[in-house]
Amino acid sequence: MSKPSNTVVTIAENESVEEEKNLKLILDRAKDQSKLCPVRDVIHRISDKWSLLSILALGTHGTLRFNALKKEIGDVSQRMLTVTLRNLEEDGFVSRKIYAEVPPRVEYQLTDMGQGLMQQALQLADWANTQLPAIISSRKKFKKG
Amino acid sequence: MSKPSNTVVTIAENESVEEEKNLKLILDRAKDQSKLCPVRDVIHRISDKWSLLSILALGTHGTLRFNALKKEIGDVSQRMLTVTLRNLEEDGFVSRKIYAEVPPRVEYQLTDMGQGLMQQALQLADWANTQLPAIISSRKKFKKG
DNA sequence: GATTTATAGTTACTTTTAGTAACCTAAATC
DNA sequence: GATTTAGGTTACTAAAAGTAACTATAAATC
Repeated sequence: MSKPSNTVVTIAENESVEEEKNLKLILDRAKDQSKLCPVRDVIHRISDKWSLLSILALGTHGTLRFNALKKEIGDVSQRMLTVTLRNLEEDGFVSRKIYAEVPPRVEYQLTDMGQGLMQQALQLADWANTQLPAIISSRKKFKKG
Repeated sequence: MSKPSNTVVTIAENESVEEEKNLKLILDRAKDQSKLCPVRDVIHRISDKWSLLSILALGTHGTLRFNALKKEIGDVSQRMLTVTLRNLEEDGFVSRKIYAEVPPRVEYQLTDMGQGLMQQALQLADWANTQLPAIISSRKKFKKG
């Protein structure tokens, strides 16, 4: 695809720029289509660093205020917890109840759908727990070999 | 850890530097402890953009060569697929079989443990499929309100 | 015999995302 | 009147992901 840089710019070259633009459009469209795949959509949304952990924390503790949740998870930053909770709220997994008090009080809770997601997360977590020894020994082997 | 360069270094300043170091050690230790949590460990490892999708693709197709897997996933870059597969191999979810041929041939397959992970991923995917309409409508509501 | 093709990478670079530190609000307490 | 509190936001830095170009090598093609 790379052109020799010291050639005269011709009409043909301008046309190839047009072609490149068209190709980019087609690729972008293809990308959007693949994004419509439901599995991919949801997996990408909850496959970030904090979503499942937040869901698990809320699920096991019921209602939690922001800082309590933050403390529960431990090493999440304030900003990332805010971002994560907004996303989970947007998707309908978490409900957010604001009390008009000072200092502010905001309570987070799983919705019914959030409870469903937690069931899934719990199964994953259970399975992770049972497999961890095997995973750790596999990691050690990999580093040696 | 940078010191102001144009101040006189006093004993008091050295002490505060020491304190900072100690605090950092404590924080690092706390972080490591939280990282020992098995659920967190495994979830963080597979909660990247391509791990679950790779597992699902390998699970539904059996053995796949690198480019076939890449094509199957669609919009993953070569580099990220390599990185993802190395991680999955390291954790013992995926096996990698190299044939000494030219052009090179490398076959990827789920291990038994990988199949277990796929079961989990499948359940998550199934659930995601059933919930998607509710999720999408929740997103629309969120944008409006 | 030079050129092209194929596959599974790696390397260097750019862009996007996550994480950190400092700040804001406004009533209650010391 | 300075400090504490809870739940943020903003501006900045570090890390992760993505892109483009390159590698190796034998067989097939011109």
